[in-house]
Amino acid sequence: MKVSREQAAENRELILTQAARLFREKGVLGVGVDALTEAAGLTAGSLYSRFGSKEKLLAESLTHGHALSQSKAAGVKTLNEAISMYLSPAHRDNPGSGCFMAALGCDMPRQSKEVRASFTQIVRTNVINLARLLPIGRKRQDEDQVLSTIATMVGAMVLARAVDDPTLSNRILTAARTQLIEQK
Amino acid sequence: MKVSREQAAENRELILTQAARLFREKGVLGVGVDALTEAAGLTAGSLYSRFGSKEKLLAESLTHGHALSQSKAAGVKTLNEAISMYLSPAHRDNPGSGCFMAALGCDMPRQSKEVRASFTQIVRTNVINLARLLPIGRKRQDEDQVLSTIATMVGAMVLARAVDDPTLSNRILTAARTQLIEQK
DNA sequence: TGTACATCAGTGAACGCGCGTTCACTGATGTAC
DNA sequence: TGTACATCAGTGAACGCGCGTTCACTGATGTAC
Repeated sequence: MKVSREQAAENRELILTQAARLFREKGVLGVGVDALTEAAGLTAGSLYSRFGSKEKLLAESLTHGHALSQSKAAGVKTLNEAISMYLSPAHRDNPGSGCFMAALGCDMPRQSKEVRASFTQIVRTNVINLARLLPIGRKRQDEDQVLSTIATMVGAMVLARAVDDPTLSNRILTAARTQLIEQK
Repeated sequence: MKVSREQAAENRELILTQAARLFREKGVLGVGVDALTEAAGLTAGSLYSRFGSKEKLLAESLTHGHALSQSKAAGVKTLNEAISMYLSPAHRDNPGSGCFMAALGCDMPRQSKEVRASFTQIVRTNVINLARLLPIGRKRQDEDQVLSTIATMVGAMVLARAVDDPTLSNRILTAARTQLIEQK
């Protein structure tokens, strides 16, 4: 049945938030439309009147989730702080609320144009945000420097989550952190 | 019907090779047992008498595929050569014959004990192989250095494959290559 | 303010499909004599 | 060397299940008068 405008807006917000979490936790193919809508207290059919398809919900949840994390990132004042937060055990152990690049990067080559466009926007925004934390320099070199830094962060997080040995996992995080913080 | 010992060995080899390719191209959930066995000219049922389950085939195909790439890696004589080969457009555009860590890393947190053990072994072997290419130094520091280098390589490959803009994709590869080759 | 009714967010049952897995069976292989 | 037969790699049909999606319908909302 019809719900109030406020309720509809809340429902939309909730399904986008839950979808962003579930996709990061279980992967694009690891979560179905039943689970996605149920997490927001709705039924599967509602996804189609609201978003059109599972794939379009994915694209919107990437954009929405990234917008949310932007406000969180605004409080970070130095590059070292950003690196330390990113390469922490807390981030590794909570993919559902963490980096989209590390959680879903491997799935992107097989996604639709819209989904990949949303993802690419996330990469670009992250580059710009981190480059801002660099001591004033030349934009192009700063961004190339940051691209390499982000690659190290993402790769370290992917591997730290992937291996089954906690000691090796911690060593990966520490090695990348040391490398990135020393290098300046 | 029964086949000769030689034919059976060939079939086993073929299904492991094709599985390693298909898993890297389509992801763990993106390929089904029909596609896996059909690629080797067999029927789905045969997978179960040979390997027990899709998941056990994945574990074995990781180990088998990695063993094959070891012989290829033996010809690489310097770290810079390894880095340049890895961070090439050719590698980016051919995930099916490329690095398991970059292709399947994001899927690993959700895999069984056996699969993650196979994957972890791949990571360890890669670390040891790259550390060998370093000028003789202290083992522990060399390996930590290599862990960070591998993180950069894997992260750059994941992102270069993920973004939908070829210019940005190339820039990611180049930035990581420049960083890793300059740094020594 | 009160009533009639058009709107539309969300429901729920149904769809065809491909998934991973099981199992009774087949028939060429390769061993035993 | 020739024959009888046990072995077993692979077949193919069937299983229940959950997938993504469709659509006729519901009924509270919120507008028009």
